[in-house]
Amino acid sequence: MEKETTIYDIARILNLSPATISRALNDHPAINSNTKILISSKAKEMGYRSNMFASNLRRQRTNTIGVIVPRLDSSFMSTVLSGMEKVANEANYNLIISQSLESAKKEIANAKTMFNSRVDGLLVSLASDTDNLDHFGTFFRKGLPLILFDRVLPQKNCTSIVIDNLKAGYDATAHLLEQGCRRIMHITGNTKRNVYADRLKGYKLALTDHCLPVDDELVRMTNLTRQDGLDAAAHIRQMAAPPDGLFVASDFCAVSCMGALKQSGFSIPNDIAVVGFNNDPVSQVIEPNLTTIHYPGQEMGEIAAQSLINHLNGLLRINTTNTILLNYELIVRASSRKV
Amino acid sequence: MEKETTIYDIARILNLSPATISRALNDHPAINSNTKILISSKAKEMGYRSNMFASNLRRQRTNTIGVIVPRLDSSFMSTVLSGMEKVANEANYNLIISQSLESAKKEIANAKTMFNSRVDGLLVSLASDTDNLDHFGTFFRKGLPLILFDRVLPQKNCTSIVIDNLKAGYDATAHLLEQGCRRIMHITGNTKRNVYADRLKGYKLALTDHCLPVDDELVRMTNLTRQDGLDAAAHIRQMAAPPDGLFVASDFCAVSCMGALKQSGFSIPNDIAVVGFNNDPVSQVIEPNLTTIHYPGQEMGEIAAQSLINHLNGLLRINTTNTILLNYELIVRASSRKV
DNA sequence: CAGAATCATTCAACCGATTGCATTGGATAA
DNA sequence: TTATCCAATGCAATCGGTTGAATGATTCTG
Repeated sequence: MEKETTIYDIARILNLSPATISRALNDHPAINSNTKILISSKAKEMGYRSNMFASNLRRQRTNTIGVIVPRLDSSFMSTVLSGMEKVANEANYNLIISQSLESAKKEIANAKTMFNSRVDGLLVSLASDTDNLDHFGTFFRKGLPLILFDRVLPQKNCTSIVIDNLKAGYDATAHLLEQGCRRIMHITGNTKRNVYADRLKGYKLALTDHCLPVDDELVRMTNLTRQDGLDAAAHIRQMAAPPDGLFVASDFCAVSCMGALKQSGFSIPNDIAVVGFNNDPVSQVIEPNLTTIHYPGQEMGEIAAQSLINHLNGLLRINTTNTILLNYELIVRASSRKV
Repeated sequence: MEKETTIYDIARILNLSPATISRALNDHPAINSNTKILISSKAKEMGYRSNMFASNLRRQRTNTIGVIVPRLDSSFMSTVLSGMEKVANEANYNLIISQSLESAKKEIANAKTMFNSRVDGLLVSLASDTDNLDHFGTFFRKGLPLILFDRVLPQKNCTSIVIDNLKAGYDATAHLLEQGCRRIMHITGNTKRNVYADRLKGYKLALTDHCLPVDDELVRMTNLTRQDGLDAAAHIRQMAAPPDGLFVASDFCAVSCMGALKQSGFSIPNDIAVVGFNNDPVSQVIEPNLTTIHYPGQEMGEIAAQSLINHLNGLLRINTTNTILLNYELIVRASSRKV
């Protein structure tokens, strides 16, 4: 166990005061630039590393950002996290990541843990059954910034980063209509969540715009799991008039549904054309490849982290910016392309 | 911005000294149990939360564990992390997670960041092209514990947590042989990594044990990406004598290969029986469902974290334990079951 | 050349919890 | 009654970096 070098060691050797060392290493304007060079080279030579704890204790901030996501094991979320990590890293922030596993209860516990870890701010994508933001009340009261991304809830003084899910849902549905579909089923998630509620609205709007009726029997609320996909397929099989188009709010669920449909003898896209959402890698594994909506996870993560950090550094007040909209893209593949 | 309650505030109100408050909250034996009850209830009432930074500064430890993994976006890794998070949480440790993206270079940078964040210990699964553990030298020199899991490299005074990949590779291959396969191809990853090298050894051993030759033309080293799966399928299509069995060291790659094979007219499992590895969710999406090796990610994460924490608490010296072997399971599904 | 302004550096008080050692007061032993 | 002991608590230094105010040195201004 070697001993750590402190600013006191450097001060002693250079015959300067610890205050000067500290200021020099933080590039404080009051320090002569030659002194700075001298100090920083000596620091490097001695293998000095700043003690975050002393620093955090004094400055009353942690340089740590908390992240709460529904789950880690989706390719979308991991690209988001990757973007956050990149930005945080460059800005010298740490990330503490936890997952709510789609449970509001666990999300509440996570929020509490984050609070006790004294994160400087929070980046959150909500669990599917979260109704309100009361569990973040401690953060609001202490003036700690909170940014919501992807799965958001309207909240004063709180930035949201999302795509236009309504428009994306509209585009997906309109695409199916253009392929000639006239009876389009929509499988979605918990409509407490904006992402699902808005996609559903878009779906309905597209139908209405094309002078088609909205049939509630064709809208299924599920948890978008593998099993939900199988159940949906089972249901379709026994329908008197099965749909000729299917818009599913998640690729993973779409894919399991497609598998079961194929097995029941449906031809895709000819009998049923399918569109998913999220551009999950499985969409390129399934045969036929799945048409889907792609949106930039990496970028969403980067922007979320950067906004929070800018706010923390006083460069941007997030309560003025309220919603940041990112672009998305409809990727047409074989599952919906009728020849 | 409310002010934080400190032990001084509690001390003042209860007319006790901060030292007593500190000891009581840490359940120190010298404090009267009634006093403890009094103090802890007052602390709760006042919304006290311990300042980790003051505590860490004084105790010279961070209660933080660093985790470096190749990538976050695999279902296996996220179950591992989930296990780690659970254990760490219960033991009052924080986790800092970073990904090497399979690059030794980024792994080196991550190790440095972890070191500067003063983690108390490190849990690592190696990038595919890491040759040595030199970048963890700073940790060894400072006596900071390091535990390797899943993708490991032999190292003195360093615990590894793995499954018996050789035996698993053997079992997968033997299963294909039992189904009647006689010409089994193996698609694997970078054999710098124990996981792939051992599975390959197991594959070869199974062939030898069944009096079959090991044909190097039937072993493909790849990066196990989607594209590698497609390439493998393209290669198989043009082989004079295509294999009748396929053992792929990763489900994701196996699945993309299967898709392409099916498209080329191969029937699975009749023409080619396929076995994957890892029990990724996609293995149950693909048709036919993929036979695979399942191993307990959650448990691996829990054991890794628990071992490290025990070591940090002086309950277990990890340099004495050297390798922990976990069980795995062959899950037989339709992709390899010949009728 | 006095006085002001500017620059570079130091002083010393923090931040909040921990901990070795000292102290207190009451019970027990001699 | 006094010495001894023990349980319970307090004192004060410490961890290492930050920062407002003070100091000293140098240059500028009229």
